[in-house]
Amino acid sequence: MPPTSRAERRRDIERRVVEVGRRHLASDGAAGLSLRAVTRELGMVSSAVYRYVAGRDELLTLLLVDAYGELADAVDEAVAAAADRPWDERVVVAGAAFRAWAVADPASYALLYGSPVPGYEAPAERTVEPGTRVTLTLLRLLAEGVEAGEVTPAGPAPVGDTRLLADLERLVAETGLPGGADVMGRALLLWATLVGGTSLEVFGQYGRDTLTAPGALLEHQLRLALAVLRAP
Amino acid sequence: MPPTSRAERRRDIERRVVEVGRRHLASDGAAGLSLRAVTRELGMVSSAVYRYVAGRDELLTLLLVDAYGELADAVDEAVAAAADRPWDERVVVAGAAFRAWAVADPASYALLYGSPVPGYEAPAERTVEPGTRVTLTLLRLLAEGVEAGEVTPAGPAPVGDTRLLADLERLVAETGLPGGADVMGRALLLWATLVGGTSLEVFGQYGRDTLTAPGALLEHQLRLALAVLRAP
DNA sequence: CTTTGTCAAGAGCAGTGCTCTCGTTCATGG
DNA sequence: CCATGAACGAGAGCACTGCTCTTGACAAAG
Repeated sequence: MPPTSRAERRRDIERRVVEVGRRHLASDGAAGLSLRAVTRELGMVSSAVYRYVAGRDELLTLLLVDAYGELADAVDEAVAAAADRPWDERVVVAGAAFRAWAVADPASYALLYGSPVPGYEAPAERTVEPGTRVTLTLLRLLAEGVEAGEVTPAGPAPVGDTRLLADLERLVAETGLPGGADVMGRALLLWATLVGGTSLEVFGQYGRDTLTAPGALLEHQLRLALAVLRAP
Repeated sequence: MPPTSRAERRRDIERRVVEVGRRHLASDGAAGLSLRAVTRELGMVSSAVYRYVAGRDELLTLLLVDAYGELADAVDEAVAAAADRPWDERVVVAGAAFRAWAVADPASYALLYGSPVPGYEAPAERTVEPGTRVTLTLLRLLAEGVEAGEVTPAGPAPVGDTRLLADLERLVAETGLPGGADVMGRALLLWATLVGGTSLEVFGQYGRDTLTAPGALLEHQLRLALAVLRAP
């Protein structure tokens, strides 16, 4: 009996493919991720990797799911570590963790919230659930704010469009957010602010040397968006 | 004397390279843009295109500058067409035009505000100026609001971090925005909301069928951000 | 008219994703 | 316990990419 069974070896190699792939993704970006290069580093010939991964797209999907999970873990961990602080400060903590993860691994962040890789469609059944974990965490924090009476039922700008109202009400029903469509509209402001501010920084749109404290800027933007949730 | 001189032919081909490149970019995305495919469509052999374009990166730069210009033109045009409306509604008009351009040409939008193409660094001297046109337009509208006394000097969340305060004050000095660092901080909320909301929609992060009126959502988000600029 | 420089074409290099075949090795069912 | 079938790694090969270099034809300028 060999020390490592066939099934064990297979699992081990599958794990290493993803691990090397993640390192290459971090250094070369999604478009530069080469299946051949990953295979070379594993000491195999180029065709052998197809025994473990259906193709480049599947490796990208694995890395995508991985990244969603890591990001959500980082956010949830930060929120849990601040459990004694009020809901709105925990939203800022969550956003700061979101940004910190993105800054630490820009290529993975780009895979999640940047331009979709052309010709590659993430399979919904494997990516939707891990992709919504962060938003669920944020919504849970907002729910605390609603139940504490600190989130106003109506914000400073009414939801005018009737179709938008229907969209928001459907989202409220789907997510179980306590509070109406107006609260959901302001929650989406928070979400857009978080993703927008992070993307602007990580993708270099603020300019090279214009900001010395980008983290503080994002927190400020989040506090402003939170003020809208507390304002009449 | 031939009907078309050598210089004329050259300019014509240079123009057509960019034109075909833009079409390929729109259909295949930045990563799928193939210089060989463009050259084929022009009826030339693959190596001939290097007489007109230094390489793939330069074609991407040309398309990038082009896209920045088109986007800024679309925004400026929409703002000019609403010259009779108040400054804050013109901000919404500008944002809606921004989004409409992005939805109409997602690949170009991704080139501007999505993940940076790995290994490709946009040459600053050719991209910074066209890239800041949209932000300058928005800042001009905000300046109107400040001078009309409708933008409050201090918003609902103070700028706490001192380094952030210095960053914002430098930006105020560089852009000549009437109003202090606090106004600039809220202006960056607006900018992050616009880019974030547009990216979330264009990059498919809202989910496939969750929104029937995405344009209305972005306008709502912008109105909420504008409320922060008018709020104490 | 001659020289100079531009041009398109072609061959070629190194790299990519992916497919197929071919012996070998392992696991398991008779 | 051993034979059969599945899994495996290696290699060759196809079509594609960006890019370089050389070659011969042509136009523009002296």
